[in-house]
Amino acid sequence: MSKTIQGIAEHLGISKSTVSRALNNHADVNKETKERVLIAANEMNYHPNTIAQNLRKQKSGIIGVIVPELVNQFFSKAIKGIREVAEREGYHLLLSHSDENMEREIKSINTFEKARVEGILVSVSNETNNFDHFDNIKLNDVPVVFFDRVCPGLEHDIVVGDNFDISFKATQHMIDQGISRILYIHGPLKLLNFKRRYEGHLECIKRNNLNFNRKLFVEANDLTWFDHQILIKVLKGPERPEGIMIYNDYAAMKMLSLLKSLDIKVPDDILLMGFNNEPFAQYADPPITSVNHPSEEMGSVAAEYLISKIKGLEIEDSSKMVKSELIIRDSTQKP
Amino acid sequence: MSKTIQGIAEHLGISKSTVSRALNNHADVNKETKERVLIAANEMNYHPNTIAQNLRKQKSGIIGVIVPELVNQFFSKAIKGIREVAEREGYHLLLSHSDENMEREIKSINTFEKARVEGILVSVSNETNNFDHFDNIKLNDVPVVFFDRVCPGLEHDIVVGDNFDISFKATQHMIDQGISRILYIHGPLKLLNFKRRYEGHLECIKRNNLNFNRKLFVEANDLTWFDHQILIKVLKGPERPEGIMIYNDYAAMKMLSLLKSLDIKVPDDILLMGFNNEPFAQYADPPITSVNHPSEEMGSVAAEYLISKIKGLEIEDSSKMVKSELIIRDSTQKP
DNA sequence: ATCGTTCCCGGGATCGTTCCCGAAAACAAA
DNA sequence: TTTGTTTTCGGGAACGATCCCGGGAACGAT
Repeated sequence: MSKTIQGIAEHLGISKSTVSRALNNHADVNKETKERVLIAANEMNYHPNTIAQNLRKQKSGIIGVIVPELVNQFFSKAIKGIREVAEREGYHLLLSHSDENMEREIKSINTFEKARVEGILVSVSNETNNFDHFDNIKLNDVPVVFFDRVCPGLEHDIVVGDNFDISFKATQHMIDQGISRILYIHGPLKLLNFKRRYEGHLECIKRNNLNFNRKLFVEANDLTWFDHQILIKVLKGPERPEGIMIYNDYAAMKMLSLLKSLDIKVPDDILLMGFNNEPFAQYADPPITSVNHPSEEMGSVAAEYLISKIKGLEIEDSSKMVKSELIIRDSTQKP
Repeated sequence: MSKTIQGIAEHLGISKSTVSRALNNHADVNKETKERVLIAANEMNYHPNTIAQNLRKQKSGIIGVIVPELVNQFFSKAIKGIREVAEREGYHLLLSHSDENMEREIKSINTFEKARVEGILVSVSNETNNFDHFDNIKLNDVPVVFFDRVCPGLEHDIVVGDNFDISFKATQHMIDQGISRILYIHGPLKLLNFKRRYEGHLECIKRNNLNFNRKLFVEANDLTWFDHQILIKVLKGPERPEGIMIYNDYAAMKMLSLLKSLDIKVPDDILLMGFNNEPFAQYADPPITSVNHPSEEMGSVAAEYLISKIKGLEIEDSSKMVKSELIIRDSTQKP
């Protein structure tokens, strides 16, 4: 006895059309027969064949997701958020990681085309400088929603963090501790997120009528680390900073070691804050103030956005924002 | 012009059967017509409809994956490894996380059934005490491969780390530094991995003819932290340990803070090693010796294993082992 | 001329659904 | 009784691919 609507139909001596209608809660079916069908389906442990349904309905029920890196708190949390929404809405995920490589990104898009995904969620690679592969025309109208890492230009649907605002807020927190010279070590400004944070920082400096000092700005081109010599010069120099804001918590950890080796105490001699609120930040000595991103929320918001686009709903605003949170710990509080 | 084999067939004035044969590199087709078909397919940017293929071939091309937690270095790396193998072999992934919850695990298995996955990879939740839902009979012969977190009992196909060996090795490394009293803080022994490590440690102690001291073993029931008072008593007591092995790097970080507050210096006064080689371990002060697990390899090995089972290949051994690596840093080296 | 082979190809069934269309039955209205 | 309306159902055509089966053409052998 095959577990198909045909099987149920033969078992009950009715036609597969009727079974289908009963199962899909269609109007044109007697209440009594519907009952019989549902009971039989349950008894036979029937599961509709999704593949056949999809073929008939001309849809795949699959959402493609591209992230730059799977092994990353931020993105794995985002995926978690995406997954939960997708599951609830009956979609499956096709997961891909670009490894910050544009070629792989293009390859993933090709895979998505073949798999006939109904929509695409993407956080673009840092190395991507050409965005043709996200072109809707090429993708024959498969909707695309970008999250966190978005394309420059505003013609897309995006979900982003409030980089400007949170950076402003974080800077204000530092200033509120009674300091005015903040060393700001930032990531590459060609990346939108770093740029927005930079702008938020500058704006806060300006609003507080602090004077802009070029020497207090360092770009860490190499995301793993930066030039010690320059740093030591600044940290030991005449205009010694009273606080440091640094682009992520790993860098903050290293900075902590460096400061210790220079016998500069945190927070007594200098304040320090990181970014991204990595789990170990609270275990550092002293615990490091950081910024927590609602990455899971970002994922779920992006997924909901995409699904409503798939369903063809009209969306008022093509750009959504989620709010980050400042996590204040000992490293930015004077004893 | 629809992009189907029928479309190509009409375009070339031949039958869809011939097109299908040409595309699938079948024997019964004229070399010349095959050429024409391939060119036409290319020109029309034809992609075979996977859904239709799957319906006809009665397979889904999907592998189900359950991990306890997505937001976790170990598992996200494993997923990366799985993904790469799966992609190469033409399978898609259906990802699920149990949140260490058996109910969710069962739910995921149900989802997998509906989606008609061809195989399942799973790292079981710590809370799972009943394994019926992984029963092959229920799953009508969908192969299952367990990795890292396996079911107790040996009747399954598993891929695991060399917990016993690496723990032995790590302990030997500590002893080689000239110490004999090692405080061993372990995770719950009802979990197989922790148990194996514990056994490896004990074996090494024994082989080195060191006497077993019950006071040097502490179980951290609460995985986030453990009882400070007991620890301080041990650390300051008469039989003060010369080294500490602790179940993961987060705990090691916290231990580091505790030691500092007690004015015990690492590695001068005491050696310290963690586990799992979290990225921040190298940035700690001092950098912490740890154990690196080849999680990505574990994922790819498990995926390859599963796929060969799906293909019905005979496998000599139902249990595979991948090797971890001891990463020696300053925290276990006397100056 | 007949037969057997080999090489290519088309027809049509099939996978498990959905859904349109028409039709039988039941019932109400004339 | 006849006609119209509603309710309920079955037949069969899709969806896009694979694959079995049978058959025509070409060719050499008899």
